[in-house]
Amino acid sequence: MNYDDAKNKFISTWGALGTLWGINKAMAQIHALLLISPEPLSMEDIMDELQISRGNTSMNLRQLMDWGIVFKENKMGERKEYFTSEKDVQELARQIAKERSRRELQPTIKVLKDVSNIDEDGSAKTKELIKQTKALHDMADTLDTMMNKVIGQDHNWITKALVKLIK
Amino acid sequence: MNYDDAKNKFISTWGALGTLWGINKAMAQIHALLLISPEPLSMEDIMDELQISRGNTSMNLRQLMDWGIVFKENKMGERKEYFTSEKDVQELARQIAKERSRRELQPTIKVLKDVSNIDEDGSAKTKELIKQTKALHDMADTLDTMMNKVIGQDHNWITKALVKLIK
DNA sequence: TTTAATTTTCAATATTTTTTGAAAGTTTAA
DNA sequence: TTAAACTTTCAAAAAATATTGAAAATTAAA
Repeated sequence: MNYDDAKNKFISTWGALGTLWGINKAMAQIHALLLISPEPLSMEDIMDELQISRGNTSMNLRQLMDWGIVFKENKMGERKEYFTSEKDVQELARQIAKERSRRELQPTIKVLKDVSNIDEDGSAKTKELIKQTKALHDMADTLDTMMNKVIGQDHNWITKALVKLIK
Repeated sequence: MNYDDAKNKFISTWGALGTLWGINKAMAQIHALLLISPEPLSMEDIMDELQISRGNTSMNLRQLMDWGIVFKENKMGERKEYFTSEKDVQELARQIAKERSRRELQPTIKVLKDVSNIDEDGSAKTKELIKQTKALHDMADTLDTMMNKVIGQDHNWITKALVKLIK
């Protein structure tokens, strides 16, 4: 496989995968492109490479910056803005874990807590609702604690966590 | 909050969350409904409760069965089919982890491996592509190993893993 | 200032995904 | 067998989501 094929394969795989964790194709592809680009890229560069419109590029770059995994950079003497991705994949994973906890897990935990706290009325359906949402709440809470623990760890946390798990 | 409000809140929250991990709203809602139902439900029951069509219900029930988290059940003397969800939330999490590894993580790992194995030609862009896809490959591989480890554990793995991580 | 370069916004459009519902298929009982 | 009960399939419609592109806004140099 040559460079261009490999690059395209990586970008489209990353794009397809993105939709599976809640970010859209263009956003994931822009991220993939920046991740493997040795130099910061301008909006024009990104539009050309991925064949997407200016508006699309602008909006998705903003979202990537909101996620904290893409940054603006300025080249001296140039007006144009350039963009780079977080290049350290472990830092990337930590940032994504952090954002997903904040955006999805924590709001869900809140709903589970509210729902599991309704009044017990003795009926089988109420019992079951309370029991199951309590169980989900406990699990989600444990997961969130684990994720936050992991976010605060040093860079080799994945490897270390693995070692602990399998020993 | 009364039972009906709590139930609806849970079902719609679960439905919204579903889209974030790659299953559609109806599928997630059917699952939520079955999870809190003390009795198995028929297709009619589900259609009525969620106000969705017969075709939709049929297709999504099939997918839930493919995921291994919903099962068909037969009541003696009745022709109609009834459905239940896996009720043990830890078993549910394990089943989902297993399927996600199989459907998403493993195919991605294969692509990353192929892409990171292209010939080094000395150029900066090729170097960067190889370096980054290798790093992603290593991380994805570690995650997959962790997930598979976890799948093979006993029912309290989440708690135990947490204890190990924070000690 | 004014102007030119660049980015952002957003209504309109295109695309993708989900849902419907009726016809076709299947299963079981009579 | 036939018929009734029930489920599945799938083309068409609806809904949701993503994308475009040009006008408006912003920025910085002249």
